[in-house]
Amino acid sequence: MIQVYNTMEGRKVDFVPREAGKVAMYVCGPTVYNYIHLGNARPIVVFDTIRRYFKYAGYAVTYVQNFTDVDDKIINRALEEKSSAAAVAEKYIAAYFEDVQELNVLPADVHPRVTEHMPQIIALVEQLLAKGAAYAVNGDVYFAVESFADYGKLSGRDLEDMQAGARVQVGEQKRNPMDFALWKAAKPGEPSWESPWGPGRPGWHIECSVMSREYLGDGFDIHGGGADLIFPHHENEIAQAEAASGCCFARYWLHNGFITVNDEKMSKSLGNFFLLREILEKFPGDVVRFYLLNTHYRSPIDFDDEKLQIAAKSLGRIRNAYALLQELAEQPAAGAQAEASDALRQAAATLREAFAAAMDDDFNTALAIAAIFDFTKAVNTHAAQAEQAAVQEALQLLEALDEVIACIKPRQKGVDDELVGKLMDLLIAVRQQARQRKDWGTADYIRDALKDCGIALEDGAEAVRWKFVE
RNA sequence: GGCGCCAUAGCCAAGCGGUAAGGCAGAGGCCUGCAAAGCCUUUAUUCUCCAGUUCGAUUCUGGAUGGCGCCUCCA
Repeated sequence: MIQVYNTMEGRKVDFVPREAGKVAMYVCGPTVYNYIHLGNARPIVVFDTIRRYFKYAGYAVTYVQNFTDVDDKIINRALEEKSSAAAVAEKYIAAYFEDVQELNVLPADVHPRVTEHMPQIIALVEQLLAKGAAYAVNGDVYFAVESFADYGKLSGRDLEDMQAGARVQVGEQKRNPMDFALWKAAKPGEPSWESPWGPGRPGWHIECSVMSREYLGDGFDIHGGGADLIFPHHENEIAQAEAASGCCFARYWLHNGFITVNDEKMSKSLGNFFLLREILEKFPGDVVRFYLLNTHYRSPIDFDDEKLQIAAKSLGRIRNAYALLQELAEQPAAGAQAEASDALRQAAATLREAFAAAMDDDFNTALAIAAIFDFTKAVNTHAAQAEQAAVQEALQLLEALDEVIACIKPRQKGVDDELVGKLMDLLIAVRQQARQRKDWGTADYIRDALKDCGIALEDGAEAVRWKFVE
């Protein structure tokens, strides 16, 4: 039984899908006015991993992630770049996919965009007006929070407390300061769509209510995003959807913790953010992914280069074991021993169980990865003496788990593997001859020079191994 | 002011009622021409502090201290 921490209930609960064997997930995607930063990358990786685990656990998953492609920030960006809002959105959506592919994130089943759902958005606003949950003023339409009795149920606040807050400003046209825009009248020159209230565009929150219900229906299983979306964004999504339908919007609300820099939230307004692409210039995507998954998704993670270096080192340990298995899986075992085979099989069985138990417990990737480390030790000690079949089983397990955490298998280097392999064989043969002559100078020169090329040599007892290093 | 989260070794990080996983770094050893990789041993009588509940608490309750977040766009 998978348990998830449901923000709505404030505790871990059993996950029971709306429909047996199926999971419908919606994750709030980026507003595309800039390249994504590391903080944006966390929910993308976290929910990608959750989605992958549901698949691993046998569920059929429908995964929807939107793009907010019309918004003040995009309009401003278009002015800065002397471009159009649509072109800005297009540019950063393309960049998003480039960046996120490096993290081994699978595309969603649907990537809906706000601009492609105007009729549905307008229809929902009309419905809310008809129900008395909204009101129109001078081309704007606001949601009336007082009309929705459950307002605040996700974030655990009530209207009176919030109104006491010093930072709430009363909008001139709003009946209640907490009311929020469903539709905003267009200012001259802004992109706009025709509506019963005049030309304008949707408020930020309405899109997610509309698009999630459009593709997943009411009462879908999981709604995810960063913890900063709990209020007001997700609270407002609930208000809009449930005021209209009179029903349940999403069943489980999952929120990831923040990336911090010097223990402060990485955010655009603080200016302490690092673009994903900047980080990817220094570290491979799978290292970044591994780093993100090494902490439970609800805990904060502090960012600095050194932590990424440590992640690279740790991941390397798992990869060495993985490479060992690959190598042994292709070679018939020379002196296979029953005990070694049993030990390896036992370790694999332990890993399979421990991994599932960890992930079942609110997607505890840190614990799941620890189980993999335990397994690597067993691989390193027993695999060389194990039967080929046992080795192959171990390899298959690791590959199956990598379908979930998606960072073990090294990515293609974009080089001609066959050619490199032949050249390496040649260099290694030359070096071996030097070693037989005890010409250590030549042998070390070759090893050092290869290191500079990003290739590490390891002189094993039986064979020389080589690998790419980060 | 309201709501909420966190505090575990040099660093990172699980555990959350039964006597402290894992990684990195460090020390010693094995292996090696030297390395690298790997293996073995070792590194928290103790989980911010103070009360309480309990046979027993890092884990539960109350309080204190420190840090962070949301209430405004934010993942």
